[in-house]
Amino acid sequence: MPARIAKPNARSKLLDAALSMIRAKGYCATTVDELCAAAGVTKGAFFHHFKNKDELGVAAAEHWSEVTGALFAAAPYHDHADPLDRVLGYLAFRKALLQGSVPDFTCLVGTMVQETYDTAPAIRDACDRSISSHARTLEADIEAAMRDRAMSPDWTPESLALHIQAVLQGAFILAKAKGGPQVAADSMDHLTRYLTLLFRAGGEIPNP
Amino acid sequence: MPARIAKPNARSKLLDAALSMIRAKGYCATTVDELCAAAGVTKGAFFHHFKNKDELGVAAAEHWSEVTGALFAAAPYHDHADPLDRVLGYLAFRKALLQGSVPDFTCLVGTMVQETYDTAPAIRDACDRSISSHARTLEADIEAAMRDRAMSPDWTPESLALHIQAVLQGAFILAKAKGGPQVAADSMDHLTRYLTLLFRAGGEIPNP
DNA sequence: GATTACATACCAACCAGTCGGTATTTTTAA
DNA sequence: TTAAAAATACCGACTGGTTGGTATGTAATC
Repeated sequence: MPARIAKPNARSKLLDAALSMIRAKGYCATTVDELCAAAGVTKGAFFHHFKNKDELGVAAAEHWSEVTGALFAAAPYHDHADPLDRVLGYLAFRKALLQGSVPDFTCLVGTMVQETYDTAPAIRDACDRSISSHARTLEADIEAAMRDRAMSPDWTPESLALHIQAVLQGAFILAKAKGGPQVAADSMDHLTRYLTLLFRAGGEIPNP
Repeated sequence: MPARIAKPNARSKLLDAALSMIRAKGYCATTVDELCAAAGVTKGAFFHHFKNKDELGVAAAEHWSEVTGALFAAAPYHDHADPLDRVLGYLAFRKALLQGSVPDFTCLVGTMVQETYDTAPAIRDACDRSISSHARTLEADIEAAMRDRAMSPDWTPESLALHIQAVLQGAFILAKAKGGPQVAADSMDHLTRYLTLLFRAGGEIPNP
């Protein structure tokens, strides 16, 4: 008998449906009825598991953190010996994820926070936690890469990790505007070039 | 008698109200009734000027292009002699615009395209036109800066101009998540650093 | 036997959009 | 020059469908 097949109850079916539906249509345009229909559950089940729609939004952001957290934790870029290669590998991995249609590769919390930061503080906070904790997974490698090169710049590992997230989020917006991933891939290439130049410049010791 | 005082009719009052309300609450959460109340006009006036809500969304994106287009056209960064200084001046200008509360400095079309790219193609196209035409205003200076340094890189002026927009849009998302402009300013600093490194590296001729 | 997990029917508020009507401006024409 | 005519700009009550949310009931599980 398999250890645990994660019986799909109404709650997890709703959360999974929320991830794709909110990414496609946005949080506000996602109605409870439609979400229940997509998840194959009834409205009664929805309001049994979530006090209201906003609580689903918070839970969706947390679910997103878990799903993507597992994805990135298992990704191969962690295997590089050089910490800078791990950061660049992270970006290559993100670029490789640009597959399928636009809602398939864009970010739930980046989409949600735009709509909710002024109207639903609880959702905004959940989105912030998701983005910030993901950015934090890069900080150790950035710091190690700085230490290797004895850099003492006027920016912090945290600010660079957040900048990387900003570029990714912005790349998704452009991809939505243009209807395809190409512009996002190009932007990620520019970001990779920045990191390469930045750490090359910082580590460069002038040869007399 | 003054030449023209631009009598505020219902249409322009609605468009002005739309710019701030949609930036604060998003497109979907902005109701026609609320918008009319904020603009001080009636619902009849709304549907006299706009066939439906989506048509207002398109008109709002175009209005945004006009307002911001005039702002950037009149900005002082165009006065620099060096084209790279003009691009860096543009970024400094964008950073200086990070004043007031978050909805005051974020971008209407970046917000709208997230919600509408799948549900309202007409609005999505209008947002794309707004972003792309704004990016295009940077291309000539980028190209001139490349020419000055005899660069022949594997990226185009268009891709760099779009990357700049991506960083700005992403910076706004992070500002919304964190509730303030600091993280956006930091990201713009990283972008400025990228441009500096990029054009320094490209123009560098090794001294033997 | 009691708490959890769902299902069904229902509701009040709200939503985009309509419609008949009035005020104002512009066009036409005597 | 001006008055009639026509078009535009705006008003506000109304509507029908939708929305988030509730009340009540039942089946499964601990």
